[in-house]
Amino acid sequence: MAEKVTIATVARHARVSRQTVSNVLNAPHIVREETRLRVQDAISALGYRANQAARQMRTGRSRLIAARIEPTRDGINGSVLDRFLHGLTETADAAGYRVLLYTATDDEREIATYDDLLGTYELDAFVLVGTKYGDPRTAWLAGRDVPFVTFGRPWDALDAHPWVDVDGAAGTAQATRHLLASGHRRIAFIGWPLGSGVGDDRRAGWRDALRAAGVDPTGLHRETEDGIAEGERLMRDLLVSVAPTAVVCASDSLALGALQAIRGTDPPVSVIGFDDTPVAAAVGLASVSQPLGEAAARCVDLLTGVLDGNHETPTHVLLQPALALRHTA
Amino acid sequence: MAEKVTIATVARHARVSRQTVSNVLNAPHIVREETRLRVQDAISALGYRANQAARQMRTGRSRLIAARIEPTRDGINGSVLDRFLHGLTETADAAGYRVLLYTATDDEREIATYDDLLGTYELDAFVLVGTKYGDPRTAWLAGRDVPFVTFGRPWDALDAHPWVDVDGAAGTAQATRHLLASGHRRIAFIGWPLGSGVGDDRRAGWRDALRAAGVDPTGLHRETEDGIAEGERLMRDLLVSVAPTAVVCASDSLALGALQAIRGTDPPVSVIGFDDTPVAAAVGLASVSQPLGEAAARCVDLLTGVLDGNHETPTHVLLQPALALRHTA
DNA sequence: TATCCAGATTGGATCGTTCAAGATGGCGAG
DNA sequence: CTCGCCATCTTGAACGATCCAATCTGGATA
Repeated sequence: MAEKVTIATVARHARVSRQTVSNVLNAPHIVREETRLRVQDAISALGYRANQAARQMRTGRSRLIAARIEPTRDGINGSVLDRFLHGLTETADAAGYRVLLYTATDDEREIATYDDLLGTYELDAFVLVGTKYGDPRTAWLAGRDVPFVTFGRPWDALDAHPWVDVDGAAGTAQATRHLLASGHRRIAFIGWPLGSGVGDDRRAGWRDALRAAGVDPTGLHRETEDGIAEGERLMRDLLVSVAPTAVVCASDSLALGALQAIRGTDPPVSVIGFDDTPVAAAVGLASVSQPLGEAAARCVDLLTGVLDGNHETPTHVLLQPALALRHTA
Repeated sequence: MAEKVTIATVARHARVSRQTVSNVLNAPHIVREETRLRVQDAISALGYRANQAARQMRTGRSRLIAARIEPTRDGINGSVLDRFLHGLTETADAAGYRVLLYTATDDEREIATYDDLLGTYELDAFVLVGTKYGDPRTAWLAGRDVPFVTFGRPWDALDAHPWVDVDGAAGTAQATRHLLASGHRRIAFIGWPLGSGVGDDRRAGWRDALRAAGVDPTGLHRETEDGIAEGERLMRDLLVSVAPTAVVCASDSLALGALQAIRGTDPPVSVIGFDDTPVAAAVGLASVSQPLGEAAARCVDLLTGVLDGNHETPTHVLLQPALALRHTA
């Protein structure tokens, strides 16, 4: 059985002191080149790896980032989180951090989990996906000076904390302009009830694009909770009342419902969804695609900026989505 | 600024020694009732939480479990992993463990990651999703006596290590029997190339169910790599050559392809997929559903059994899937 | 040759917990 | 009365890293 390799083993092997080995790892510039190489050789020869627990005990930093994994609500948009988490894990790894998962069923429990994670694991930072108006979680974290980033803007106070987001309005605007360029004029919108930041933003993109083209959006939009059945219902309503030739939706779920409602229309009504989920790709639904890997990477950038004390980095990042065209548009 | 609450703070507050506090936490039975309650009170009054890094340094255990998050390959079956991970996080949490994510692009790098995670974070265990014949990862882990569980049987040696799996053959058999009961006789199967444990198992379920009903399965099956386009191609081939009235598929991707191929057939060819992904639910595809939350829970059970030294627990768990009937079958 | 200085290296203390061994006190048996 | 035992609690050391302050080294300068 191999002995456990500690910093002392490396020191003996390289005939230097523990502190010199530590310096090679944490402040290489203050060690003479020759010595540094000798230590490096010893490290790789012995397969030494710094023990994180010991390091953490002294420095108070765990190099751990927490992210929440949600219980796949409707399953369709769940894959967005999945892709984001993968990107997060990959980028965090490159920056020397690891991602720890947690779950929580409500805000209160989630905050209790923060407390626990901070107390027992001394987490360095949190990544929250999605926030709402007056979110108690961000308030709690900010109140304790815990570093965190949200994927999704804090709609009530843009400067409240660092965030990364995708420009939803730009996405729906791009979708709308594509439809306008294809000759459509009566372009409807199916979205979420007023008052959700994300939903209002996506609707605004559609509305502004129509107005910019001289089309009056009045009466062309409908609102509902997210879901396939809801999308289908509203689309049928739209077909009867305003007979649109195309529709932009706030989510792929709504768009899938819309697709079912327009089956058999001639000429076919064009449909564009939002999120470019695997379902959209599978059924050929055109959709606005969010750069999730990029978003995750920028979240890590912001966090490492804060954690490594570099306060010069920007704290807000707004990314542009892309339109994934398929046969429904 | 509040002082950091350590075990010494609690000890002073309860007028006992550090060790007694430690005993209250780790071996309550050796502490006198009265003392124990006094310590408990101090703990909750001060909001004390044991520092994991310090504990780990002494005990060598991190209470951390690693799981791999994959780069959503075709996106459709990716959600299976997603649901599994959520279940894992939830159950691990209840057992006092946390889930750490990692990624890797190939086996060699994955093993390097194991080495790193074990060396720097002293991970307690790994959960691997899916294994293949002669998997170098499981061999590496087993060779080092690292506790791990796989979700998916090791097809070449069932006793090699603890595993949890879903009985794929039972799932396809159930699907096939449902179709037989609906009056179908020429029930085809679209699966993966021979030699993959999972694929062969799912095909066997279909074949045996047909034979049990006195139907000769010869010529009724096709094999291909996973994918929508592949499923469509093979279904067209089947329609031309053997004109099946129903088809069971080894995955939802293949089934979606099959759905496209049969569009317009009359009477409609029945299709049943596998995995019950969100896509299947969205398009109304009947599918075999795996109990992923349950599978994750049993993985945690097996691990804690090994980690807490209870070698009496069974090391293999085979769960039964359920058939999610929708309008395609 | 003595002095100084900057840079490299060293030993000791420390983080918060658990382990191993020792101290205390009460009680019953010899 | 003394001894030993058990239950309970306390003390010192250790885990493996980093921080801090002190010491060493070699070359330049007086």
